[in-house]
Amino acid sequence: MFTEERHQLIRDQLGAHGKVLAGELASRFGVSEDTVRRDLRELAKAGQLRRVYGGAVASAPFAAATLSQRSRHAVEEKTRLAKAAAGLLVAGQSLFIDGGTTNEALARAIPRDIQLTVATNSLGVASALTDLPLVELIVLGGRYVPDLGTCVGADTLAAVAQLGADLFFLGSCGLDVSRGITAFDSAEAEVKRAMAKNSAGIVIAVTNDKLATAAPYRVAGADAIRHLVVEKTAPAATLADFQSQGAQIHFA
Amino acid sequence: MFTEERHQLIRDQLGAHGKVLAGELASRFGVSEDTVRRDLRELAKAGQLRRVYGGAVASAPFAAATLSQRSRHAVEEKTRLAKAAAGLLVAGQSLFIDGGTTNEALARAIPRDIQLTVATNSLGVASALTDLPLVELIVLGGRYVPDLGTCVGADTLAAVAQLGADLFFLGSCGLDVSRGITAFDSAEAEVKRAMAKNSAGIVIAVTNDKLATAAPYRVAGADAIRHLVVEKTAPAATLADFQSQGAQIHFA
DNA sequence: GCATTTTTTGCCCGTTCTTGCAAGAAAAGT
DNA sequence: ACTTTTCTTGCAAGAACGGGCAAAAAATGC
Repeated sequence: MFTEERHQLIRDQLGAHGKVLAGELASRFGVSEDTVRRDLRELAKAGQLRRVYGGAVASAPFAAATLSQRSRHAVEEKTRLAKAAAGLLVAGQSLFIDGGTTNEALARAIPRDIQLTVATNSLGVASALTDLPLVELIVLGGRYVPDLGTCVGADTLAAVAQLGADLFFLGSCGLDVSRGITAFDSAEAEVKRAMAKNSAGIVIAVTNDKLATAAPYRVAGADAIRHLVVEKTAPAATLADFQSQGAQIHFA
Repeated sequence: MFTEERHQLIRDQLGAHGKVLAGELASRFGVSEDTVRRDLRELAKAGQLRRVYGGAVASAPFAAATLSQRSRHAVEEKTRLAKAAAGLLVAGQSLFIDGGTTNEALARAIPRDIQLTVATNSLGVASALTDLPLVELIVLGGRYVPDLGTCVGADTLAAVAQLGADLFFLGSCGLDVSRGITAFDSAEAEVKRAMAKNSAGIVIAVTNDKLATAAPYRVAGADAIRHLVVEKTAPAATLADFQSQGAQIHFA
């Protein structure tokens, strides 16, 4: 393989994914990481990418188009929450992950070197997971709801029913001690209920604005929450309530 | 063998593959590598190629077309194919769309103002379709295969079995008049067969390099093809063969 | 037909390019 | 403060390159 070929392939991936990992490129091209780093150095010198620790990202003008999946609202918070939530993962586990921007952040926060089996009905989560080489991904199909970014319906329920998971990362919901976990859509709530039923523990990561709010459709009681990941600024009284229901509190 | 003959063969391969290796050309032509290098030097001087260490690649204006088989030439050509294929759509139809870069291009080429119901097992196609407000999207879940970008397996087959479609846009396949439609993966072939069975007509859009090539796994006979969308430069003889099997030919 | 010239080709050799390895520096994580 | 990972630098082996040279082949002139 020509040096030039590698350069072209690196440019291609940069255009498609916005980032490249040195180690991954090395194994893909069948060369040493040193060679890849040399490639990256040259391309960086030519201004075609920007080097970062561990690889490279698309350079500024190009980056905006590819890397910006910014859900504009509380990006940093959700990334922090996502990293904390990812800390709960153990290699070899199987997971359900449903929709919501926090869960998409979680999918992006999963380290590349952890082996997992993940079933999700969220297209955003699924897309993010396609970058992870060690994750076995199961897509839960069904009728796609644009507003939710997830699949729901009978097909989805049937697919969930065939699976089990160690943890269920439940997203985009309201949380209230008395009303428990609530969803904004009836069909979505059904899917969440099915996932909750077939998983050993529920993990919820929420920003403060979701705490102590209730949505129309009930998913499960507050006592179903195994792990609750919250911001450091979350109101202590509310957390104490959830804790008394059996939830472990984790601060991001 | 004349010098000019070699030059032409080099140009040919450059057009087809985007690159040539000095050593390989030497053994193919039965001459020394020095002679090949001289050839390459001359062609480079004439601007017909760009020399690289170990051989040569197509020169800049042409290179975009060939070197990165997937990306650029692919994009332009496949976009043309996709637009032509999208011309076959009628409002209100229901479709199966499976994987492949051409089908992803198709998904992006679907006009925003046409109402459709689309079922796909390709995450790329699904993502592209989420932008279209009038498309009802059904995601066909299952085990995700990174190399294919699609979901396959029993779950996928079960989901397909419940649906029917007017047209099936079948992608990433080999096409050969005698061997018919062939796929590169066993599980993928199964899904394609199921989709073919449950749809009224098959549409295939292919670049020239897919024509007259066969992959290991057979999907269906050539007579199953209703519409065949090809480049203007596709070999007429091959097209005539498919036409005699009942396929309508459309030029992109 | 024969000699001469021109072109092409293969070989040799010093030079350049690429690559992987090793060792030390720098950065990130704990 | 420590460990781990990644990065840079220098170096050496191997591959590829260009120029020079001579033999072979083809074209040309006589």
